[in-house]
Amino acid sequence: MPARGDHDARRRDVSQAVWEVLAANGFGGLTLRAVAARMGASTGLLTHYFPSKKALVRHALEVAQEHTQGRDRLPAEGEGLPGLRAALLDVMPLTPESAAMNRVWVSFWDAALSDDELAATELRRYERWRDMLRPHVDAALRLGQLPADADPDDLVATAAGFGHGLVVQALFDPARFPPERQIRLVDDFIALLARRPHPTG
Amino acid sequence: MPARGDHDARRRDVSQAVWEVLAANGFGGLTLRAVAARMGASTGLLTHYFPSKKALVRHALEVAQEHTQGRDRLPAEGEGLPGLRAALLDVMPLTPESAAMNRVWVSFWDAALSDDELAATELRRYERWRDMLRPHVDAALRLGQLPADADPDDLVATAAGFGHGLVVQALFDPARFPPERQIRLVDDFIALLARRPHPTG
DNA sequence: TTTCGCGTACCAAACGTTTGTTATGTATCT
DNA sequence: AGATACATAACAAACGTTTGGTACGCGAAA
Repeated sequence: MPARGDHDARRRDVSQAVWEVLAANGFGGLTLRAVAARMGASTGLLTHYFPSKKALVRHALEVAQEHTQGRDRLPAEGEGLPGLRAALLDVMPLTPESAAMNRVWVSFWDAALSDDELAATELRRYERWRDMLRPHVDAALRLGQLPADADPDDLVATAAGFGHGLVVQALFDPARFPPERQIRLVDDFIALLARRPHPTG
Repeated sequence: MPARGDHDARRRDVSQAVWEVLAANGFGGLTLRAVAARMGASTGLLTHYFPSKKALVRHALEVAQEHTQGRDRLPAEGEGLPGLRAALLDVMPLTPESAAMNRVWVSFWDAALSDDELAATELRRYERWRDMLRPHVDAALRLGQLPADADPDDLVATAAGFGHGLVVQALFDPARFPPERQIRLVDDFIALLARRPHPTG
């Protein structure tokens, strides 16, 4: 029984267990008893650190958010489009860990669709992700890697949509979307963006 | 009390109520009592027509599938890319009804992620959607609207991913993704595909 | 024509289980 | 001694499912 007396660390332990249950069972299978069992503890421990399930979930999502942002990222091998490529590959379920993380977020959408507070959280999460793509799009525009008349906001939304859409397909059909193909699809998408506009009619 | 004695019609009524509850509360909020209340009936009615909740959900999804395939579609204003455009716009949440339908399917992902049978259903559903996009991609290739060396399977997967990714963004952020912008984004995406390959380095 | 028997359709209620939450007890630290 | 950190147990509510019963429709028997 580690970290006895370390309040914050214990809360993080609990959040980690919440995350693991979510990855295994989705939001529909997230119960206090399942979390407690995963920790080898009792529900009393959970209520000792969190006043309610909602507070628990809220904190777990915050921790997950930090974890998502803090984890290792593919180094951008260049400015502009190469950076965009790296940012997209960064969210793809290329590893089991990343797949588990994506499963949680996709599962989260169900909960968010019928809970205003969670919906707001999801909205902010999406904004944050687009904000991560945006610098690369801006740089690509500046470097002339994209048509000068393109709308950066629209490009970011398109890239974000493409990425998440690919994530969902890969989650449900890993056989048809192995890592190599995911990478290839991202590369082809980047190449698509890089093409020069159709010269004439 | 209509349709007494009409077994199949009654089952369809039940499925419709299931669908409405799903649209309102998501899979997490789908309970027999909620379905019964929506119908103004008792849970006994539900179990009379379906042996279990799982069977009920299964049938509701089948009905929904037929409904999805049978509804009005935007006419393809041309072969190839215009057809692809129409097919993509067809799934976008441009109307409240379409938004409700998309909410159900996105919500469904959570349930499918932790249930093998539902996961298989979702896999088939995705295949079906890609199959709807494929003829248009093939036609576009045939008509020279796309680079001849492009892989049709990859193009279809890319378009499907883009479409669903856009759906999710629009569902959670309708203010930032009003119908006009959704249409514009689809148009720009089609235009992206239509561009000629970059002539030289 | 009436009446009986029986299957279908459905409601109301209750079943056992699981849920989130709360109360109580008991070590362990300060 | 008193606060902290839990486990244990109980709680009401909600869940899917089961049960007992009522009302109805209809072919066969009287």
